[in-house]
This record gives sequence, C-alpha cells and structure tokens, in this order.
Amino acid sequence: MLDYSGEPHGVFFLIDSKSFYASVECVARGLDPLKTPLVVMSEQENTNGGLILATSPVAKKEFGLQSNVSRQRDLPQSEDLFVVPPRMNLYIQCNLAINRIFQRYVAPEDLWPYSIDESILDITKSWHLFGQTTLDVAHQIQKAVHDELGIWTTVGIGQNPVQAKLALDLFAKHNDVDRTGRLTYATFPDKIWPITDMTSVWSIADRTAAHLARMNIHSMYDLAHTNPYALRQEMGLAGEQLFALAWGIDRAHPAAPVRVHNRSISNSQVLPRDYKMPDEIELVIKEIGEQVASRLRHHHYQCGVVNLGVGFSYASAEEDGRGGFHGALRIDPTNTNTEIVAALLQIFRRNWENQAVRNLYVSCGRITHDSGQQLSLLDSITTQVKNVDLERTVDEIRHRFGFTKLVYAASKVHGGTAIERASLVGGHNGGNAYD
DNA sequence: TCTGGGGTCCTAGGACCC
DNA sequence: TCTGGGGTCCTAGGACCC
Repeated sequence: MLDYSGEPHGVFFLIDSKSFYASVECVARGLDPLKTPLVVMSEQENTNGGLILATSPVAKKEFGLQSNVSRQRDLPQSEDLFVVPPRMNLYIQCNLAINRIFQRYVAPEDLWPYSIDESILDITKSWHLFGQTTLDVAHQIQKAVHDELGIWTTVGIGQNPVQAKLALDLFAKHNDVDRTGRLTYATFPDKIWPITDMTSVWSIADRTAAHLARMNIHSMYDLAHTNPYALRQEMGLAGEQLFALAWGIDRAHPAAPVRVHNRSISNSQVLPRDYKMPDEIELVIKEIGEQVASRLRHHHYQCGVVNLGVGFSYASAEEDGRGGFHGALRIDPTNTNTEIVAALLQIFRRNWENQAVRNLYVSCGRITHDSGQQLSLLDSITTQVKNVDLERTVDEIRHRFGFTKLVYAASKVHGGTAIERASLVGGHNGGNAYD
C-alpha cells in the first residue's frame, strides 16, 4: 500500500449534465428528458449528411444509439424519435445558469468549469454548511438544478479531482438511482483495480491501451503493480502519470482540469468538397486566419507563433504518401489580420505542391496580453496604425450587426466559407438565443 | 467510421550558440 | 574544417479530452 498522507484529502465534486444538449432541447419543448427519445443532429454542409451531437437516455436505450457522436446513416427511421437541430448559444446560456447555481455552494475560485457540460467544485471548505454528509449536499445541488432548469445532473465525488472524474465516468453515469458515485484512496483498489477495459478510464484511449497491452498490462491492477520506473522508461512522463492514476493520485496530467490560461486559440474546418485551386484554398485560410485574429483581439491577446495545418483529400494523401502537412512560424507578437494571414500564407506557399485539400487548421500560440502595438520599422507608421483601427472597426460592426454584414467581396465568390459559417458556434448551428 | 470542431500537453530531433 | 558537451529554441508529430 502506498503512503497517501502527503496527498490532498479534500472533497471534490465533478458535476456533469446528463445528455446535456438533448436534455436542454427536451426541456425547451416541455418534454421529460429522461422519458423522451431525442437526438440533436447538426446538418452543416461539411458534415456529410449529418452528425449526431447528443442522444437522450431513452434514445440510447430504445434505438441502440450508444456512442454520442455518430452519423446520420446510423439513425433509425422512426416517427417516435425526435430529431432536432443544435442551438449552441442556448446550451451556453444554460451552462452559465447551472454554474450560477453551483456558486451558491462554493466560492468562485473553487469552481472550475471544465467543459460545456462539466464543472469541478472544490467543496472542501463549504460542504458542511449545507448538510450532514457530502452525499446529502450532492443531492441538494442536483435537486436545485433540476427544480430550476429541468436538467438532471450526475455527481462524481472524490478526495481529489481525478478521483471525482473517475467516480463520475465509471460509477455515477451508470447509477440510475441517485446519479452519484464516490471514490477515495481507501476504496480505490476494490473499485478500480478490477477494471480490464482500460479505455473506459479517463486519459487512456486506444493507442495507450494497446501500448499497455504490449507491456502485458491488461487491468488497472496490473498497472498499479508495474514498476513505475519501467513505465517511465517505456512511456515517458505519461507512464508515471498512469501509475499515479492507478493509485488514485492526482498529479499534473496532460488534460488536467486545473488549467487557468489559454495557451492557444485555434479554428479548423473540414471543407465541404476537395479544394484544388490555390486561390480558393488561400481564401479559406485567410477567412479562418481572420477569425482567429478576431478572437485574439476580442480577448486583448497577441500571439507569437502561428500554425497552419493542411490535410489532403484521401486521393491526394494516397498519392503523396502523407496525410497533409503543417508548419509553424514565429512572428513578432501581433493580433492583426494582415500579419497573421501573411504568416499563414507564407507557410502554405512554402509547403503546398498542388495537392487537393480537404482539411484546414489554424492556431495561434505563445499568447500574451496585448500590451500595445509593436510597430514594424519597415512600414510607414501611420499606415500600420490605420490598419489596426480598421480591423477594430470591422470587429465592432460584426459584433453589433452580425458577421455577414461585412465580408470581403472575395468571400462571395469561389470557395469562401465564411458567410455560410458565420452563425456557427463550434462548427454547429448557434440557434436563436441571441437573435 | 471516406473527413465535426476546439482545445491541451509531451517528445524527438535539428539548428544554433558557447 | 579533426572535435566534446551542455543548453535553448523551434518544428513536427503524437496522444487525449469534451
């Protein structure tokens, strides 16, 4: 047995909204989220017929829709199944309302929103103000969210965040009685070590599971009883973290929730068809680049590196022997469209050799706070200042009147996707929450 | 699984410097 | 123009999560 005395022994809740998008849509229609078969399906031009974003519990059970993200072709034809388009902005509003309820139970600094449907609460200091047991407090929070918003929540309880996460994924989500699950250092061996489906454990996906299998590790028990130095040797830092995970210890981890600052901002898209002409590819790169630049300016950030990823069509990939290419370029910190797009196009022109393109990815890294404009010595200073003013004005107009009110003339012709995608949130329909 | 989108972190290897 | 070793920066690529 390990010595856990130096590890944190707090009370952490990881709370997730059950089938979030589907539940919000049920509530909005006056339907019971636990009794209605409903799926949320995005039908953007590039989703190849349709992408199922969320599935209500009954739709999962009665229509055999297990995995959350699947295709329209997997959808059974049935009159009883509600199929509705996404309204991303509505889900964002609902998530904010749920987090406001959580703030009645913890101080703002102890509440960490983790994703659009999950939050972590460090309730160590305050749980005893609300009930006799932590389970009691979990039930109260569930009741408050359900009474006020109609959404059922699921609560994982642990002595540190990773225990709460595993308790949520492995137990609370399968507990139809009160939708809670709990793990502690003491119960970890009994509850976690028997697991042999390694990919069911957070942070282990198929590649890592296969790697572990090659090392003859087929259960969490095996993992906990493997020499950590051998794991480190074989898998690097990730190996050490897996060993800690097997013992319920929370150490810095790749996707650790307690991450404060954004290290990069990115946008990507799968194009609706193969693009072959340099002009139309560059147009979309420009559009995505400006979208990222606009997000930087909105947060008052600058970036010191830009990345461009280009994915080839399947045919081109086969011919080329690579799936695509990506390149990065260090630049002087900036958030202007012109400088960011120029860097992206430079990467593109340096690497592209007439392949057909299906996928584009743009990200900005090395993010710092916007501390005034860095003027280039080469261009006239007034031109540079005017450029910045123009872009701020464009941002302002788009913010007030909608993106489509002001677009480049070029976006109206061959290949541009900006107008089509202007109202999307995360690539899906934003819905009318703001309209 | 013939292409969803937005993120985070780690590592290997090359370039360059002293 | 024969050469070691340590450090840093940068890029490409891999892996995972929601």
